[in-house]
Formats: sequence, structure tokens, C-alpha cells
Amino acid sequence: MKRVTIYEVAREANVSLATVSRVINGAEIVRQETRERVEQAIEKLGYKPNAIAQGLALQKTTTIALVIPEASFTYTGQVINGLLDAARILKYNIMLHTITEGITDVNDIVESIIKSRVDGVVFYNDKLQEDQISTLKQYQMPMVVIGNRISGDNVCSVFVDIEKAVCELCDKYLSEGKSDIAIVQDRKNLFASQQMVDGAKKAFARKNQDFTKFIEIPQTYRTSYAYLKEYFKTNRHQLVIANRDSQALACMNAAMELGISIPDQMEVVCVINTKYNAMVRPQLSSFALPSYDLGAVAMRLITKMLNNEPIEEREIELSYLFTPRQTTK
Amino acid sequence: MKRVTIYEVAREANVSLATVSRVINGAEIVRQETRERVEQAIEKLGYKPNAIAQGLALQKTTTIALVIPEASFTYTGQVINGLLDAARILKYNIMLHTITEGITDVNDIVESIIKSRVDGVVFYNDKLQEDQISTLKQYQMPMVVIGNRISGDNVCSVFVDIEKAVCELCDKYLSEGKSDIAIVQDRKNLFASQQMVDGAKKAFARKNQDFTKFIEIPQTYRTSYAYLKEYFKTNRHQLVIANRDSQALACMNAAMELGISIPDQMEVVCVINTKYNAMVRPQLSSFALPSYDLGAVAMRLITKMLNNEPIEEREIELSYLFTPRQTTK
DNA sequence: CTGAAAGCGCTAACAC
DNA sequence: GTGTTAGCGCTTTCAG
Repeated sequence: MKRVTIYEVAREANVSLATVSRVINGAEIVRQETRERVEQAIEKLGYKPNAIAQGLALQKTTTIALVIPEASFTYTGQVINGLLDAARILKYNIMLHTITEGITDVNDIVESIIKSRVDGVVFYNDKLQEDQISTLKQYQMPMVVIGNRISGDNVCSVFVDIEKAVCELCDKYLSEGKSDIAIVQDRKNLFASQQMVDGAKKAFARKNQDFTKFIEIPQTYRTSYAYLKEYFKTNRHQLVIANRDSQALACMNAAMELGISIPDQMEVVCVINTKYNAMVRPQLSSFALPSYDLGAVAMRLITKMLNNEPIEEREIELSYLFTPRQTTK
Repeated sequence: MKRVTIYEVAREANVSLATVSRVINGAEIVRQETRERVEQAIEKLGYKPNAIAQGLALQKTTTIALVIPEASFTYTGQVINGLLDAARILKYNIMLHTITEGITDVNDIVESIIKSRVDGVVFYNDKLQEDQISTLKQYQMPMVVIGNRISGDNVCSVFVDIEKAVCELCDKYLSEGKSDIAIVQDRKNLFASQQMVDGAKKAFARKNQDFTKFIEIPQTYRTSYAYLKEYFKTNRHQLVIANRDSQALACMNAAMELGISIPDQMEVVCVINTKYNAMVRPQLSSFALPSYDLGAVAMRLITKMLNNEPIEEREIELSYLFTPRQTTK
């Protein structure tokens, strides 16, 4: 099938291209009879408007860029689902960019985002540094960041207050007299790690205690598991908090194989909830973070920014829910 | 910063826009001195070529559409990573579309793919039906499908021969006298399910036996787990083969909780390998499918098609490797 | 080696 | 109501 343009349709329907344009865009001022003639021509020729040409003419592409960390999509999968579902409803397209730690030059991504003239960008977490954000700002690119409380000119955010979540959790344990609490580092997400530690510190401070047990682990599951298998030989905790399932699993597996029984001798909580939490044994207690909603809300938010709709809240906080399973008493 | 166009650059550098265009595109025929002047102007103004305008002029967008099933990105995550890494190297952008079973109208996606004038589309598996493919064909859209042996005019594929994998596995067990083998259905991927069954049938036929044990399960992990917990009360098998980790885990958990010991009384193998296979206990034996490569090769393949490069093989088969862990003896 | 001008497909005033 | 026309930003002959 030959590429059919608005001209062919116009000729076929015996109208001008302006009229065709009107019916495509649902303008009301076209006579019923004319409209039908045009619609038939469109149908007959199999015409589909060229979004690129529309983009040029309108100076907007109705596509937004999504930037996420690579690696486990388990982790961001639900966010993506939420965002894409919302995008589909809102008639936006999504350009996906992933950042592979140590491989991708983030500046390349920023460059390609600018060239592609997307209407806005959504990015997950702290993956974009200050200067990259400011580059995007220079090009007046509306942004929403997921997972990080931040806002400003052309920047909004959607997030869950992990600090608060961890603080509450620690608070509960401290009140029960369990103060041997450790937090496992998330090297792939230092920002989240920091929030967790801050939350713990806050809870400890309330009881006039110091939070000190921060377990630094290697990058991968395999190396972390090996590391922890040594670590737990000489260190025991009443509660271990990890950010992701893989880190929590590394703890669980290492501890159990050293004969530490979970949850009796040690409890484990992971912050991010994935479907695997309920599939492993013992089932992993975690916070149910509304990841799908994080994506969906981010998408809605950016379209509001694009349409200059009034935005009540530029930093949208979504709530979590602690979901006890088998790794806690 | 105001939107800067090629005109501004031209004026700044005191040349015509044609010359600027030449230096952007690395044409050799520009005098060194002129080139430098233009490059300085570009730098000074922060000019970034408008990919949309280029797309219009060149009739190509250097972006390709990727269509994948939603749900678990664990499953397709590595494919996406491979594809995106390759895309970045090849200077292509990726437009992501997901299909949510029972929600998304696939025709909408096809429609939006055509409108967006991407240069080609890569899709995972059997998610696009015959008629959608033929629609895309009408618009002369180059396609590569991942996970499914198929080729034709403007269509190539990259896949792993799951039928063969399962056949070999069954063959091995049958040779050891273990013929009580069952396959768990994958309702989200009927095509893969079919391949698995075909593989088993082939192996059984060689021994003059019939393969009959196909376990139909509900849609989700939760319901499957419940179903299997009933099923294994009255049914035992020597080997159970599942497509994905979630299905294999449902089997493992249900069986173990009924007191069936794994791998002693029942062995479990899952076809698709994810990082969770090694994280659960007992560790899940599986086939290491080259999912990252599947994505990367698909991307390379489609660019070859776009550049009219010679294509040695229109149906590229990638190999698998059986990885025994703790759920097999 | 560089510039002028047509054209990519569509939208949006502005006429009629 | 419908048509005419001037862009949107860039590439690419074709002249010079």
C-alpha cells in the first residue's frame, strides 16, 4: 500500500486538505454530508494521519520519555505498567530509556530526549543528577520524578515516604524492646538507602538511642549472599530491613543456611513489595508500595503540566501499607 | 532558553542553513574553517537538531516500536534490556507498548504504531494476531518477532527452540525410566505451552508412549497455587515442567506444603530462567534462555532490514542451556 | 564548497 | 462551511 497522505484523501473526497484536517481532528464545523464523504475516503484509502507531520505543525509530539534504571524490571515493572496504561488512555506514546549503571552515559540519554522533542519526561528516582535535570530545564522540559520528593519550576514528583515507613517500623520494634535493628544498603538506590537510614535514626532518636547498624553489601545478589553468609556468622540482629526483595532474600537465605531461624531468631522486612514476596518461603513481610499508582499518577501529573491545568499538589505523596507475612512475628 | 532552530545557527555562523545541515550530518564537503564556525555557533546557542523535523524530511524516524505483554517484567525484562542497549548503540529510540490481557485493544496499538511512523516494530511472541500482523504488513512495516519461529515478506524472527528443549529433557527422563512427566499450562503464553507439549509428545512418541499429562491451571499465581494444592493431593508426578518461575513456584510450594519432598519425590523444572530461580529454596532448575541476546539480536536484525543489508538468516535460532539446580536430582 | 528553493504532511489563521 | 496559504524545522537537489 502506497503511503497515503491528506492530499490523496482530499482529492478522493473532493474537498480541500483543510477539510480533511478538520474531520480528523473532530472539528464540529463540518457539514454532516461532507464529513461522511471524507470519512469514506479515509476508510477506502486506509489513511492514517502522520503523527510526525502533526508533531512538526503543532510543536508537540504527544509522547513523553520515561527514564528508568535497568536491571530488575521486577522492581519497576508495575510502575511502567501503571504509566503505560494511563498513557494509553490519555493518548500519549512512551519513549523508553534505561540507564545501565556504569555503562550508559546519562548525558547521551538527555541529548536524545531533547532531540526527540518529547513533550515531557518522567524519570524514576535519583538516576538523573542535578546537572542533567538542569539541562532539561534549560530546554523547558516539563518533568515529573517518581520516588523522590522534589519540585520546582516545571518539576513535580510522586513518591512514597519511605523514611516515614521505616521510622514507624523501627518505632514499633523499639517499643517492644527490640533495638537490635539493622538496615541493608541498596547500592543501586542510594537515595532510598539514605531515606531508610534517616527513618531509623529518627525512631532511635525518639528513644534517645543511636542507630548504627548499617550493613554495606556488594553490588549483586550473588556477592551479597556470599558476604552475608560470613557476616551472619558473627552478627545477629532482631530485625533486618532491606530495600528490595533480592537483598532481603540474600539475608534470609544466608541466615537460614547458618541455622538462624526466621522469624524466631531474626525477622526480615523488605520495603519494596513484588509478587515474589508471597512466592518465596518463608513469605517475605514488606510494605505494599503502590507502584502501579506511582506510574499512573506520574503520567496524569505530567499531562496536567502540559495542559497548564491547575495543579493542587506538586509533590504528591502516596501511602504505603505494611504487609506482615512469614518473616515477621 | 528559546527554541533554537537551524536558522538561528546559520545566522550566527553566517552561513546558509544548508551548510549547517551538512555539518550536523557530518557531510565531508564542508571547509574546515566553515565547519568550525558552525560548530561554535551550535555550541554557543545550545542547538539540538529537531528529530521530528528530520523525520518528516527524511521519511524516517529512527525509532522502532516494541510491543510486549504486560504483567511480569521479570519475564521480559532482560529482553528489553538487550534491545535497549542495542538500540542505544545503533542510535535508535524505542517506543514501548504493552498489551494487558483483556484490557488493551491490540488494534489501538497497531493504529498508534502506524500513526507514529516508526521505522519498524519488534514484538514479543504470539501477542499480535495474524490480522494485526497483516495490517502492519499493508503499511509495509518491517517486523521482527521474538520467541516465535516465523518469517516472510518484511518479517523476521529470533527465538529459542523450546520444543526441542523440552523434548530433550523428556527424552532424558524417559531413558531413565521416569515416564510420569507433567507439563503445566502457561495461560499467558499459549504458544509456548503448545511448543512444550509438542516437545514432550515427540519424546514420548520415540519411546512409543503417549504424553497425556497436561495440567491446566488458572490465570494467576494465587489461584494456581490454590488449585495445585488440591491437585497434588491426588496426583503425583516424577517430573513437572512449567514455563515460568511463578508457575514452577506454585507447584513447588503446593507440593512441599503437602509433604511431597522436592526433588526426591518430585522434580521440577522451569523453562524460563530469571534471577529468582537461584534465590528461592530449593533453587529452581531451569533452562538458561538467552533473553538479553534475544532482545539485542532482534534490534540488530530490524536495523539490518531497514538498511536493506543482506540477511543471512531470517529465522534466527538462539541456543539454550539446561541449568540443573536443586529441584532436580 | 556554499546558497536558494522545493518539499516532507499537517495545522491554523484568514479569506471567500 | 470550505478553501487558500503560510509556516513547523529540516534535507536535498540543483545552481552558482
